[in-house]
Amino acid sequence: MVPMTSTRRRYHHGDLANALLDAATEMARRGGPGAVVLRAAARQIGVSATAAYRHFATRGDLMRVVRQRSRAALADRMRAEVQASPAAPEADRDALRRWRALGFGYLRFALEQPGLFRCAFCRVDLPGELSDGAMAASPAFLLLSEALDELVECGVMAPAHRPLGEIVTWSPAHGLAMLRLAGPLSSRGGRGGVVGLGS
Amino acid sequence: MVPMTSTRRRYHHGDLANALLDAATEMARRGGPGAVVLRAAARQIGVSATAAYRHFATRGDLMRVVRQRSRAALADRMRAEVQASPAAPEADRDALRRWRALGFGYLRFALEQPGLFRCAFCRVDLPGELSDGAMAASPAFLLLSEALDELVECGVMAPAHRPLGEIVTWSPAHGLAMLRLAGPLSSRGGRGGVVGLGS
DNA sequence: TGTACATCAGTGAACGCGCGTTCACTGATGTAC
DNA sequence: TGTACATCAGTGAACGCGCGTTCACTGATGTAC
Repeated sequence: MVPMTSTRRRYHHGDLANALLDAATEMARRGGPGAVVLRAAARQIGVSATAAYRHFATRGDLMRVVRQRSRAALADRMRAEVQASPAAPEADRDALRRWRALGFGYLRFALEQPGLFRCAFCRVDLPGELSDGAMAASPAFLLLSEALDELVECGVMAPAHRPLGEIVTWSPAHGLAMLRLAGPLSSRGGRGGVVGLGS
Repeated sequence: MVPMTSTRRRYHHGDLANALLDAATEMARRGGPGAVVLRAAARQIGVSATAAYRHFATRGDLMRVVRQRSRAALADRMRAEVQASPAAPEADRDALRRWRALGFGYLRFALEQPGLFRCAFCRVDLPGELSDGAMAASPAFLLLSEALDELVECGVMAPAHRPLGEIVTWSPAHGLAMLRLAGPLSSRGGRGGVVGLGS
């Protein structure tokens, strides 16, 4: 690691990979997956575009890490919402509360960080839009799965309903997020609030 | 209108605007909004790219019509699903049936025509992804609204629930479509079927 | 029925853009002796 | 502690690509007289 003693530009950056990721993530935050431009990221850091290729074999590799970061940020937001909501004394009500909080966190992230939200679900290979599967490994998915398991354990959810739990609960949240975010219904109701869900 | 008597290329195409739209729609069908390329459409028809500008001031104008067509196709699919499902004798059950059929049609369209589905909700100005509002004017939205009104009239839905009806019913359908279509859960279950919803 | 001419719908060449990526290279770093 | 040298992490110029769009133009059409 190079000491940060001088403000003069050094030949070696020291942590270019992370600097590129930060720049790329910022672009993603502002404009979604399509806004992530390798050359622009390098330019912004003050480094030649070629230098990026020391750290990422291709733009796709860069995007993949941005997507991973977006997914992590989404999961963080969901966890934060759970932390922020007051615990209930009864186990079953508390499991329900955590499950609900995850949903709110999901929606809030979609509204607060639309660019990253879209990145979290973008596909990186085809220049298209929405992602290839394999999201089951996403932290958000795991959080949801755990919450659903707890609902079953506490007797709130019938075990027979468990198998489709992720789909049944994720779909409305995702749909609402998309529609509110940038979709058909985005002109209805005010900005920022999660319409029709209280809170 | 020019008669189509000769197979030789004529200087005037006769219906270039529609030919361009057909080509653009086919591109959209295969690759979503990003796959619509004005030059390629002209090339495919065998006409100079410049000729397109006689009919569309800009690529955005072309895209807007493609989006409109996509939305119309979506609404057609929903209507077809209603037509295809057997009517119920009781008015209330029949209203419910029509409402459900609209949802199935929506999902089926998303699975059968993912490219057009994405176009139906794409934004055309920013080269981004999801659409600007104003979808309330979309035929699909009107179909849904009517179906909900009927549910209220038949006493199936409480009038108090009506105001959020579109959001509450559209969200899960849209979310499920997105997740199944190209999203997090697309690897679960088989292709083509609408998982967990019978039929 | 013929003809002049405005208008419409094409043409081909070119521009400028920004991208991802490759090339041959050079400056800085750190390790073996 | 000094030095040789392999390796790492940068450089700048360039390539090829395909796009949307504009320019000055020309061929075809249809209408007024």
